[in-house]
Amino acid sequence: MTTASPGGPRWLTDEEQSVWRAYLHATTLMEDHLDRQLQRDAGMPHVYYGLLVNLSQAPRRRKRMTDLAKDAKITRSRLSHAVARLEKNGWVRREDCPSDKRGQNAVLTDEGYDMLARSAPGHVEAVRQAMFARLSPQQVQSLGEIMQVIATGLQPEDMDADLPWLR
Amino acid sequence: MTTASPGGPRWLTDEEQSVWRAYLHATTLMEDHLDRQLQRDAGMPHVYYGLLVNLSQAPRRRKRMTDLAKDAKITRSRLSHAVARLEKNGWVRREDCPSDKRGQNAVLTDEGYDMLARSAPGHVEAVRQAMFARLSPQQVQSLGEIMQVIATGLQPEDMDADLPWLR
DNA sequence: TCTATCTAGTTAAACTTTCAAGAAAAGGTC
DNA sequence: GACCTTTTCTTGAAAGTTTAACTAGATAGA
Repeated sequence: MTTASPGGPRWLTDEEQSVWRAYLHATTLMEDHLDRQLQRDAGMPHVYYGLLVNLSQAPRRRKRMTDLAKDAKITRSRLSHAVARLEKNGWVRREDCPSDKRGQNAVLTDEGYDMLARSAPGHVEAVRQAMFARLSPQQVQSLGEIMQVIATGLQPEDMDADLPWLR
Repeated sequence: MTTASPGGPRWLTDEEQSVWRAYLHATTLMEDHLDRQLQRDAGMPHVYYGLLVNLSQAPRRRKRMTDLAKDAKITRSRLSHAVARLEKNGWVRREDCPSDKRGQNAVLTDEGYDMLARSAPGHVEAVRQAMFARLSPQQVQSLGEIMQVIATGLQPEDMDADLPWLR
């Protein structure tokens, strides 16, 4: 089943199929693992934690909703719901954007920052044990390059810039 | 910030942080991409599609619920909901297990099989374009090894078998 | 047998995500 | 300015997931 009939659908080689299965397997286990770890230790899913981390690294610990959504690779709708939830927890608050009356800033509160400071070490340790402790330096480097290539290929933004046939 | 103070929390090196960001970025983009592709072309999310594929490869195109859940790495509860939905679509049906009166088999119907046959080429093509078309043979091999290592490390089952210090 | 325990699968409720629709402000064009 | 389009963000409903509780049947031990 490795070679496709000419004109028919092209299937993956046996090696590609095996790599694809390993990829799906590993990524779902990883996401489950981190979701549980953070739900247990920080009371929120991984995506929400990522939002707080993102805010914590932004200037003045705040960011426009649209920018945050873009950086975190989620829809604005999803972000609206997420921020509403995090606001209830007291970890984020909204403030009006001075320059654009449509705009909102999501702001990481002190409580949010403290929570992050408390749970970060455990989360980093979980990531290390699940990934970096098991890979050689060469593998780490290789993984970085591979993920970079895949991400670049899937970037939705500014497709035009790479589509000469549309110019 | 690369080196940690002894006794304090160990952080990731700059390279590890960058690799981790690339990993998160690429895997979320990939999952979003495939979810949309399959929602559009097959009318279901990626996980549900994976269940049908799994059934299609099982002997007699059927599998015990618990086994299917284990193989697909999802909870039994999630599978119950998923099968209920796929049953409504006519792609799967349940049948009582003859040997164990508690048991249920999930069975891929002919309609389900046809649907799979129709949508598989497009899905394979999406996977190829997103991943294999962009990686060198060395990178594909490397990715396979890396994902294998990560998955093995996160395997929940039979941890005892690999824990000499518990013996 | 009788009983306790475990396993298979489902269900209800709470929560998260997606999708489509909509309000409000900004930007451009005449 | 008037008009049209775009951008920003929110909302409500539908779909999917999680957690804990629950039923029914299997299993093992006294």
